[in-house]
Amino acid sequence: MEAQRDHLAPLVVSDSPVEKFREFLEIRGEKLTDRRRLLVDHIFNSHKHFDADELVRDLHDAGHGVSRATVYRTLRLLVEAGLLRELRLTNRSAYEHDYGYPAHDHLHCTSCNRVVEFRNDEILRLRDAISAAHGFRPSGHRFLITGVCAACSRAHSPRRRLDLI
Amino acid sequence: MEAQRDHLAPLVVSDSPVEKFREFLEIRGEKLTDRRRLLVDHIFNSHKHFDADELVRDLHDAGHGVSRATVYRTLRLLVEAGLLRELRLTNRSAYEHDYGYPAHDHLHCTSCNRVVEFRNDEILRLRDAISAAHGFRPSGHRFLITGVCAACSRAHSPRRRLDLI
DNA sequence: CTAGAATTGAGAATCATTCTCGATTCTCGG
DNA sequence: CCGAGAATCGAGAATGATTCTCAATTCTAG
Repeated sequence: MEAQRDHLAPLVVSDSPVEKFREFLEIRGEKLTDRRRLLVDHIFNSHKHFDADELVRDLHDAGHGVSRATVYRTLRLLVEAGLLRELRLTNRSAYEHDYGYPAHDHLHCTSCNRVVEFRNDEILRLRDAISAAHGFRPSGHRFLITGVCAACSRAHSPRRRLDLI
Repeated sequence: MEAQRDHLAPLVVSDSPVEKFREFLEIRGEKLTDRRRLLVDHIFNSHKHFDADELVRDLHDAGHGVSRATVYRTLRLLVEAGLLRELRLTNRSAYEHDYGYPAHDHLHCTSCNRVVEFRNDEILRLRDAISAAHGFRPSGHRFLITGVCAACSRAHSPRRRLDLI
C-alpha cells in the first residue's frame, strides 16, 4: 500500500546517513573510518541542534574518546556531504540534521535564545522565484526570523517599549 | 512638493546616522565621542559591506588611528542602535547599513563568494504571518539564498553535476 | 605480511573578538 | 578657567573557537 506522501517531500531517504556518508567519501577517495562512523551514528541517533563542544563532551561521557581535531574535521565533511546544516547564530557554529529531515526554517528568540523550527511551503516558491529573477541557481536557503517568543513576551512586562531600564 | 514615496518604504530618515547614534547613546547615558563620530562618519560615507578589519585598515590608511578595541566596541553599539546589520556568512562578521537603507535580503554565490541584494515584499508578509502563527513577536529576519550566480554558472562547464573532479 | 597512503590525536598555532587597566578626555559644578 | 569624577580610549594580554602540525597508528592493496 502507498504510504501517504507529503506532496512536497523532496527527500527520498533510501540510504542511512552512514551509507550516504560512505558514498560521499568514496567519491572523494576517502574512507569511512571507525571514528567517522562513530560520529555519524551518534549524531543521527540523538541530537538535533548541537555544537562541536557538546559532541566532544557527549562522546567522552559515553566512553568514546574522539579528539577535538577529528570532530571538527568530520563536521566539515558532513556539511559538505549534505548530511548536516551549519547554523551561525552565535559565535560558535551549531549543526542540525539536513539529510532525512524535512526542509524547515527557524525562529530565534533573542530573549531566551531558544530556536524553534517551522515549515512553510511558500518560502521555497519565493526562493525559486527570486532566484530565477536573478539568474541565480539556488542550492539552499536560510530564513531566520528573530524576535521574542510567546513565553518571553508574556514573562516580561507587556507594556515595555525600549530596553530603557 | 510631495516626494514620490515607495508605498512600502518603512524608513523615514529624518536624522543623520550620527544623530540617530547620538540619541541612542544619550538614552543609555553614553557619549558621542570623536572616535565614535569618526567611525560612524566613515562607515556611512562609503562602505556597504565591510568587516572590522577593513575598517581598521581603511581608517589607518586615511591617517586616523582607531584601536581595534574601539572599533569592535563601536560596531557592537551601532548594531544595538539599529544603524548596522550584522551578517555572519563566514567566520568573521560582516556589517552593512541598516538605518536609512531599504529592507532587503541576500543571494550568496558560493562559487565567487559575491553577495547580491534583492528586495521582495512578500517576505515581510510571510515573516509576519509565520510569526503570528507561532505567537512570536518578530523584530527582524534574515533570508539568505545560497547558490551559484549567473556569471559563475556560465563560467563553469554547464553540464557538470557534482564536484566530482 | 608489508609498503605506502590516509587518518588520528595531542598539543601548538591561528584568528577573530573581548577584556584589562593605566592614560586620556570629557562633563559639569563651581 | 579649574579640577574631580566618570566615561572612553588604546596597547597588549587573554579568551575561545577552530585549524594546523606531525609523529604514531591504522588501513588498503598487493
